[in-house]
Amino acid sequence: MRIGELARRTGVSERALRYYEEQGLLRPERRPSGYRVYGDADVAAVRRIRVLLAAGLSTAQILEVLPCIVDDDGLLTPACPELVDELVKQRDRIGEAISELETTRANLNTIIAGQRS
Amino acid sequence: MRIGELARRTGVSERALRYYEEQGLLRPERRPSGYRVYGDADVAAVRRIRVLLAAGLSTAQILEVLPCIVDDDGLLTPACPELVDELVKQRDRIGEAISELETTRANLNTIIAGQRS
DNA sequence: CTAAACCTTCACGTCGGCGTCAGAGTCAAG
DNA sequence: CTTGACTCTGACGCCGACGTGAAGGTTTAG
Repeated sequence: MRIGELARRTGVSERALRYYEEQGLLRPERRPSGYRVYGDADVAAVRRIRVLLAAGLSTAQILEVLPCIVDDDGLLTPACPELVDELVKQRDRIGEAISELETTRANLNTIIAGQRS
Repeated sequence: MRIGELARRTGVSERALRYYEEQGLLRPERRPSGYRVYGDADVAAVRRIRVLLAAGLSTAQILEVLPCIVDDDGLLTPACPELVDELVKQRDRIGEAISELETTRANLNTIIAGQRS
């Protein structure tokens, strides 16, 4: 299929699909005209990318971890121990971000309440 | 005092102080030479700005709410009801951001565990 | 054959709170 | 007077995942 159909089937914009290729996350074939040609497997590949992006990974990180991911019927499974380490670090970073936001929210509540400590 | 001293007394960079002025958050006097001259009150003003930035407000939002803030000995208190509304909205936005991050973290945990649903 | 879809490669714009030069003027102390 | 610390105004850089044209080829239905 060409880029338009992949975009429709994944709900991801054509621009994003070209961007993923630019970042090395997708490697579609090319027709003589230059048109990108994707296989059915790329639909799942795009899903994997989106899941990892939604997990807060950058495209560079995804590029590293993609070869270590097993797509077991829609369920992503890590196949390398160092990948697990990376994901754990990422999870911890997210945890820190959550803590910061909770602190921020508490500060806001203090201001809203306008009460003395 | 001039900008260097204010920077030292607040721990905020000179660049940031100039930026705050650019955004209308500070209005220091000027010497004929163009040097900015700040008063003692500006130390507290910068503290207010930092607290609000840390609360996730943009400089544009801070510009709106600053006139409504009473600085009661380091404790910020809202003086206008519409400001309270604004702060509540901001708090809710932060709550949503926290929820999203928690979802993200849960997704990551699912991948890390690599277990079937 | 023609026109509408569809596709291509640039390449700049976005958002925000600054960091970081560059080039030049100001001021206080010795 | 001179030196060196201090300050000024631009103005580009950053981070990241794309959005959004522009200008032009390709494919396909009718």
